[in-house]
Amino acid sequence: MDTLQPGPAPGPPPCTACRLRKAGAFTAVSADEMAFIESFRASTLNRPAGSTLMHEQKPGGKLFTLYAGWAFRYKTLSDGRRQILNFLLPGDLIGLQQEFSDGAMHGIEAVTDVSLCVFPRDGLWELFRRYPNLGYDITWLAAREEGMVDDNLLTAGRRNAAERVAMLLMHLYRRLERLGLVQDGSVEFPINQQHIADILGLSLVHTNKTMRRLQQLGLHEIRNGRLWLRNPKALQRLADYYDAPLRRAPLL
Amino acid sequence: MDTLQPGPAPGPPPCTACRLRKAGAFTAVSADEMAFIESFRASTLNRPAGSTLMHEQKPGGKLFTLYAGWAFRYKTLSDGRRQILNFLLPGDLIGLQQEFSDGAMHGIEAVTDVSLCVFPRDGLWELFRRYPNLGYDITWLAAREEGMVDDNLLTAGRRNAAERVAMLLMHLYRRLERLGLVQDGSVEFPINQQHIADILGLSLVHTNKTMRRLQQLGLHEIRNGRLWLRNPKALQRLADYYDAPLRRAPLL
DNA sequence: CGATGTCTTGATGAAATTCAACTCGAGTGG
DNA sequence: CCACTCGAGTTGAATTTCATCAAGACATCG
Repeated sequence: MDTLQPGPAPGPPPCTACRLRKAGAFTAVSADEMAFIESFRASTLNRPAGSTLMHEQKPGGKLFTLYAGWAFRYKTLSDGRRQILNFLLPGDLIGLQQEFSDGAMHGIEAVTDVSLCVFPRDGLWELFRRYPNLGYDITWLAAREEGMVDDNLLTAGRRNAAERVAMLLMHLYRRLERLGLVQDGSVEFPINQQHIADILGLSLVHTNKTMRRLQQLGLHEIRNGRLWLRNPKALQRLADYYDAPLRRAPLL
Repeated sequence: MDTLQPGPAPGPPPCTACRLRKAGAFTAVSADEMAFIESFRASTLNRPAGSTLMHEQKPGGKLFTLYAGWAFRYKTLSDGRRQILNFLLPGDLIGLQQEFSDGAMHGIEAVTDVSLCVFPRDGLWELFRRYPNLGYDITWLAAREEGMVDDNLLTAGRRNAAERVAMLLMHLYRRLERLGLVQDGSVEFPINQQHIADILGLSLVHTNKTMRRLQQLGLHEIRNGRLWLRNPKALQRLADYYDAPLRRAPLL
């Protein structure tokens, strides 16, 4: 039902005016490459919060760059149990694996209203051929995303509930910080406790109790859709989180 | 201590005589590309079971293709809890993420004696430039590995102990089958219960009890380092595993 | 104002961890 | 050749963590 109608907000501007590139979180590209990316971009698109950007079963689908908003990749078991694999933030490339991977697919859903840059999947090969740098960049992005899933697997497999929550808060805060999205010591935080339970591999109730406890201990605060890290040191210690400074990422 | 001495067994042969390519599990390459891969390959290497192929902390490291044997990628928390991220089987490319990903690294350890084809990491860029197909292939491999980690995250996050074991057995059996390594209805199975606990996110004791139960129910049998799936249907149902036929993978 | 979504809390039970032994075979050194 | 150790697998019991069930609070929204 939410598959066709255009979204409400204004879409991304031309690449040369890209808000993301100006923010300094991404690597520079040559004028040549920039022109190619602009021409490679088939269209732009806005989709409302909650819509499915990519279906878990159907292959194909487009290739996107998330320009604004939050989304997540997920998998579900046939009885409905859902695991979120990772969150997608502005600048992330979406839908690359659908092209390649064996086995079952994953779905992608928008958390907030999102705007997207759309690329034709069958142009990917031409991109590799004509602009090897960009091909290299795409591999970079794929490897980085795998690194994030690696971290989430360590979290789900080996950390207890409090450690998991602490890890997630640190991780998201740092990523948003890298994107320049910290304002007045807090970041926008549009996900609810069900999302958090689903990425951490916990039940909703247990997630709630754990977060309540951490908040009451003064480690963090979530209010009005924003997140404050009230005691980042303690969160970091609890999560056993190590702050490798995030590098600039490529941006398609 | 196990960093320098050469291993015992004979290493991989020239690429033109590669045992893996002949097995039919991998995509064909042109004579041109084959020659490049051969020249790109800096050396071959054998390492004994249990040795560390890549350190969890140190960056750098080489790029390998696993030619024979089993290995695994892992991460550990500072108090020693270990999570295996995925198992590496012949044909898998090793060490790609070290080049790219932010954040903490992962380690790689050999389960059995292994033999490896070694590629210089700084030649990767030239590969992308001169042979875009191969660059594309590398992205393919990265995306496929991410898909495997995705599956493992779903397993660790949402399946119970019995389902996790069933999933792992199906998954590994199918991969080995794809490589043509099934003999007399069984496959070599060199990992121990600690490895299994470490990839499934379970304790050793609980893993043992769960596997014992499944074995006694006649679902599988592990004996003398080999694995039989005695009731694949039941395992598949238990794991909620869907058998997307594995495609041919690229091979570097 | 009723309906809905999200957050919250307590009670109960199931699942998994931890602790502690014990078995069995494969070395290994006296 | 025989203790002895060591790694891997096995098992029972006690304990902890987490899931499930049930219900209520609160805000938003048509």
